[in-house]
Amino acid sequence: MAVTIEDVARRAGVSRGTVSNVLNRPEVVLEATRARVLEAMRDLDFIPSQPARMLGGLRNRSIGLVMHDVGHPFFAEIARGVEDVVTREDYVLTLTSTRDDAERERSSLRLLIAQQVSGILLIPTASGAEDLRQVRERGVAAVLLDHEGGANECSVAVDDIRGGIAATQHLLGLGHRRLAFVGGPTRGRQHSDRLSGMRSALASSGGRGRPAVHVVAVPADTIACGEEAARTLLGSSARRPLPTGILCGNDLLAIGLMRGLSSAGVSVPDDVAVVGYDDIELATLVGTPITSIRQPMYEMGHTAAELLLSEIHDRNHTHRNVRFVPELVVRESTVRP
Amino acid sequence: MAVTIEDVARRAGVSRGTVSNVLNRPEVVLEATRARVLEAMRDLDFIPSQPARMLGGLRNRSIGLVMHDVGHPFFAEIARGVEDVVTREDYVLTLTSTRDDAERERSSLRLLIAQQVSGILLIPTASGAEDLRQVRERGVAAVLLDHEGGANECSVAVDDIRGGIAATQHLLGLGHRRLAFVGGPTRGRQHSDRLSGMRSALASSGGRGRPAVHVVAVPADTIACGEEAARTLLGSSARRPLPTGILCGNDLLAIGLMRGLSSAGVSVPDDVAVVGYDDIELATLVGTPITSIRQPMYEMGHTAAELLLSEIHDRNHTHRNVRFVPELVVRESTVRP
DNA sequence: TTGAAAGCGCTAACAG
DNA sequence: CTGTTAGCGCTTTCAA
Repeated sequence: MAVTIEDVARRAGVSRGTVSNVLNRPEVVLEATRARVLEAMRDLDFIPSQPARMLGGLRNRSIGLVMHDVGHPFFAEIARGVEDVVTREDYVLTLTSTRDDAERERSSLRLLIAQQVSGILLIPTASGAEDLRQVRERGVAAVLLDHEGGANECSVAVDDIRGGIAATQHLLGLGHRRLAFVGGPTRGRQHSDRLSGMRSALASSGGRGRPAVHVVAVPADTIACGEEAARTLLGSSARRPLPTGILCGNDLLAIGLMRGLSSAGVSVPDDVAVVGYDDIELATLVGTPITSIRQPMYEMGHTAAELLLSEIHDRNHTHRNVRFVPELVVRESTVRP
Repeated sequence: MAVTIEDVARRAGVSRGTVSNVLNRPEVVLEATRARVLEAMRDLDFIPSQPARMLGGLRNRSIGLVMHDVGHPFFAEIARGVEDVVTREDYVLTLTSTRDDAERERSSLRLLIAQQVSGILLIPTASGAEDLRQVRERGVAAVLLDHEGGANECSVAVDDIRGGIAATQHLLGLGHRRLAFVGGPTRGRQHSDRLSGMRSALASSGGRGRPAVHVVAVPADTIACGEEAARTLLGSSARRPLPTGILCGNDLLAIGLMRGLSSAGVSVPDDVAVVGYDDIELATLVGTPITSIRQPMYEMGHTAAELLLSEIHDRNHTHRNVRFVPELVVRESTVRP
């Protein structure tokens, strides 16, 4: 069915070995024969089989990306960054979504190993990040994404604590004192870091007896959950006064929250200031553009992919833990223009 | 480095052939030996090499998706639909972006063939859709996505002409008579079909001497281009009165257009009614929610993947050209609530 | 510089 | 039911 190296060899009147040489070490074969072989390849439209090459000892030009969900703009943008460098290097990108399920993460990793990808980029689930050791033991390069790694591995992350601090300082600076955090387990470590940042900023702001951050837990990072959080907040406002400054674990939550608040007649930013997280494009486009903590998603994907390729190719590769610094972007959800 | 079938065989005290059998035809091997082999596999954490299996005659459990850009919500959503069925069937998804470049499309296809994927889902570039024949000649199953196919192939598309008609009838029904279309070459056939639909709805609406649709060409399907289109329209409004009903080739353009118009003091929908296309989530979230033509993106991906898998597995697969009917969703960009 | 041959990890006959 | 064997398409020695 497919045309093989054998066919090319026959047509060019050489041996398989020679054809293989023009593929892999063109410099050792005589100009004239090389030309002949190349022509035969073109005539036959020969595409060498990667799987076969691998068995013959070459590395597969393919890398895997394991993430929560392509449909979420945050991950999609990371994927774009990855894809661009992978494509430039003539690699192919295989991606799998975990839906933040540790089970699926494990099986994704196995599938990728079975495919013999030469490297894996992992955005770990809340529970995950452990499984990578097994991956590495099998000789597959791996870098952690959106999660700080150890000294013996590469990783690309964003400093979520600083993000939480920046958001909080902004809110404090605007005079807000009753603060809340809307977040959930879905991207576990990230959210808890952001909350820690919030608490530490609050603590170091010097106030004594300041009330703790009111935490509204949500089951997922979605707009619907944000709306739900608004209802929760509103519902309990009889017992406890509504917070005036709210940080959300991501922009989608912020959008939902704002929608929920405004449909109950609460004005943003006049009654409540809301800060989102991620700074996806959407944050700039909604009715009241959202103040957010920008994460360099494309760059994260880009950087991680380059680290991975370096780990695959460079003999003297040294591990790096890259930590991007998030950036506060002020918009109308906290400050009236 | 990796543990092979040989290692498993040795540890279980059987031959390679037997191990292979428990992998591929477990029913032929004795319960007891099977248990022993399975145990050995578990002990060694054996993951069979897909590439090696392929050479041995099996199909690769991997399919390729070729699209314009993962970063665009329209494509991301299609990818999700694909991914869900692919994962369910224990396949792996390899994806490549073309950025709507025919060259890149061709090279993507070659890369996927080289990887020996067992099937390809192609969202063709404006120029593309031809190259699939070559793919099929190499024995790789393929289905066209977002593009109507011929009788000898499977395809999943949406009826863009009807979409254009629906949008236009809506605008006409609201009393708009000066109509415009903002669209571009980026997704060539789609946009021109939508425009055709617009013209045909206009023609069959019975009016005589009705002015033609004013077409504003844009170079890409982006928010920025939409804003640019607004400027163009506004700039020429001295010579030619502003249209009162505008259909955009996609939602991103509509968002940009509306932004451009409103920053020039033109009110949507009071002065101009705007209809978008695709109905991405974003369309519902912007300041003035956008009336749009909904395309079932997730379902498209889902359906296409199932057709592809059927083509791969079912001996008596028959080709199908699925054509979804788009649906008008009315929101505030055309009708004040 | 080129050809011949061995082998990569696995599957699929075919004997036994 | 299980072991043996011959490939799958390619790379990589090693001789010639």
